Amino acid sequence: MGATKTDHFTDKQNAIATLAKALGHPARVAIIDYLLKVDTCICGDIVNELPLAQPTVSQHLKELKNAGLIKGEIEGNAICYCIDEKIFQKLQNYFTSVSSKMEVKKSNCC
Amino acid sequence: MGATKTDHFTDKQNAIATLAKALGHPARVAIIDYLLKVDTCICGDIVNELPLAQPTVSQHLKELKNAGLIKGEIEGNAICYCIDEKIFQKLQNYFTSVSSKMEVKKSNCC
DNA sequence: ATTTAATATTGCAATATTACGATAAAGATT
DNA sequence: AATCTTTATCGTAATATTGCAATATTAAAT
Repeated sequence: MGATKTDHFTDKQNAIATLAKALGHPARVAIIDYLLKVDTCICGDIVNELPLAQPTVSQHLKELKNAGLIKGEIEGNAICYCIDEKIFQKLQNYFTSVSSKMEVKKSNCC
Repeated sequence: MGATKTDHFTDKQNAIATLAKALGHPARVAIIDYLLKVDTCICGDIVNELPLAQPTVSQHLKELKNAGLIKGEIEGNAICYCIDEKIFQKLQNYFTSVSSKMEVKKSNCC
């Protein structure tokens, strides 16, 4: 098939998977890195920062935006892309939760 | 094309992307959920917990293992799968780092 | 030694992703 | 208005992922 069976999983599982999937490409991780590095979020030069053609970068930005990891607003001729803090906190919470659950069950595990 | 251009990104970016990608499917998130829930890590019944056929589950387990998110050991007739705490901590650190960097640059952003 | 039980592998079809050239769209500049 | 600059979209080729039936593997149980 090739289509993910999202129906059979919980909303939470699907939500985490969607966010993780969006970060599942080095170019998209690199975009986040860059957005964290630059002072402002006017980011007209992301294309120059990546070893990919402009349409490819645009596509990756779109995916990050669809997943909610970044926000984008048209600013005259350029576009202002910024990280959406809240969504990253969601992921942080998830991994913190996993780690603390691991801490609890440490003794039972191999 | 279709092949990710890993060569042009940093090791760290590729590492995060690989881990995120491994969690980029609800079935694999569900597997992690289940491993966290059960007391021991003898997990011969993962297949019954998921709405997917046995070969599909096996494949997802393999991917989680390849990414390093879980460890698997043959235990007689069954297999003992467990979460690899260290790797999850790596992800936790990443997201904590992103969040704290966001905290710093809050004022400059849109 | 057979059978049973649990997991892995193979092979394949359906679909998704990645990448980019060509082109479009839209505001800025001249 | 014509041009430039920046970003998005379309179309398409190459590759990857998802899912499962069929089969293999391996060890325990009979």
